[in-house]
Amino acid sequence: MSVIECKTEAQIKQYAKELFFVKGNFNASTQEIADYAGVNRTLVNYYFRSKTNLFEIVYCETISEMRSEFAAIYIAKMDFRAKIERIIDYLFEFRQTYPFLEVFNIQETPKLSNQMDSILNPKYVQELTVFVKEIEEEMEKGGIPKYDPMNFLVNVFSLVSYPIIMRPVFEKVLGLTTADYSALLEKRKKEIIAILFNNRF
Amino acid sequence: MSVIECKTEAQIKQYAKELFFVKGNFNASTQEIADYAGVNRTLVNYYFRSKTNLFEIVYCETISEMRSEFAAIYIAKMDFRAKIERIIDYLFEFRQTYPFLEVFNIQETPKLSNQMDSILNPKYVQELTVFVKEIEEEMEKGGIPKYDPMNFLVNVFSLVSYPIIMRPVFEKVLGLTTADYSALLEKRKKEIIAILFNNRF
DNA sequence: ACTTTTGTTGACATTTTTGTCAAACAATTT
DNA sequence: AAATTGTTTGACAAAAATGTCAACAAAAGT
Repeated sequence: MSVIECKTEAQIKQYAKELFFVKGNFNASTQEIADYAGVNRTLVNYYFRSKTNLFEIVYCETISEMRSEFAAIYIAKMDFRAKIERIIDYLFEFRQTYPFLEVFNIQETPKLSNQMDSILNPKYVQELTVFVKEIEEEMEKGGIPKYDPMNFLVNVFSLVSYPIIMRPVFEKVLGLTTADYSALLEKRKKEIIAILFNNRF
Repeated sequence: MSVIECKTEAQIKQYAKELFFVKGNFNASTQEIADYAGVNRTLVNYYFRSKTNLFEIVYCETISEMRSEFAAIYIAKMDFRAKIERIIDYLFEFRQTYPFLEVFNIQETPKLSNQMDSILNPKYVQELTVFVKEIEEEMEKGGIPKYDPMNFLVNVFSLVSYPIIMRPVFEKVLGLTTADYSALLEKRKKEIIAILFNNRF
């Protein structure tokens, strides 16, 4: 952060973030946000003008955090398989920290404001392009099965993210306890690797 | 439907469904719903008492539709691989019809009312149990790699659903046109099968 | 010590949304 | 054609949420 923030401002952001992306309460009123953060409601307006604005700021910061981490991994010089493992580990952790961020992504991405839009395709794309090339090379080498490298990427994200964000639904439908489901998720890490690498060890 | 519905009632439900699960406008006001359905706002209250109630009804009906289709597939007597293909086909179609249903699922499943809760675990669970057994048998036979059969199920749903519901995000991040992404999805059907069956043809 | 800036509060006005009601209207039944 | 039933409407009242403002308090600067 280049701009100095007062304690209250950071507090509001932190609790808003939690309310939105951890608890999934997107319809939280200004009052709810303020209560949750333990401050007077007017302060939300004082620091962030409007609720929408607060939302955008918190959203952009959270996304940026993730993006820069991924960008770093994408261009890191390391063994392909280790890289995939690192992506999976980080994604697991990040999704479990903010399970509702995706929900917001889905609903809002199509109607993003210009500023927010830019957060989705910064230079980041460059790092991604580099990584897609790497996937193609790995396919040539025979380390992974040959198919559209974009779809390889989509598979990684799908296999990790979906079971986490859909956790409440899966638990209900499959009739699993929280502990059961945690165990299921834990097992997945290795199983996902196996699937992606065509069960070659 | 056992209860006879008047034209207007059905109309409101249909357009509300579209507004919610196709367009993703969950915060739609009674006025918006009425406008979209082309009826007077008061009629929404007349037929459905409250907005929440309308929501629950539409949600339950949509879920039921999907559930009965899946139940049928689960217990159908057919070749295992053909069954998986049928599941994938139906899921592709259903998710693309109501891409925002999942979003609602995620947000609301934890705080469902009792009536809504029951929709999530009817006898349906029985059919599911049968199918899980079938997955285990197929693993024994060597048709698919051996791992937690629940996770096999989770993989199927993840690989199909996630790329569809996250479409707006993926298009932006990967820099693809609508046409490009449609092509990507189309290719996925076969690639998913290949992945699940360990690339054995 | 005093002035300026920054942070905080309660009260207010506005807007949005919701649900109800009685009256008007249409369709059926008697 | 009178009565009953079901449908539709506009007007109303109540509630919830948002953003602004002037007053007050605290901190920083002179």
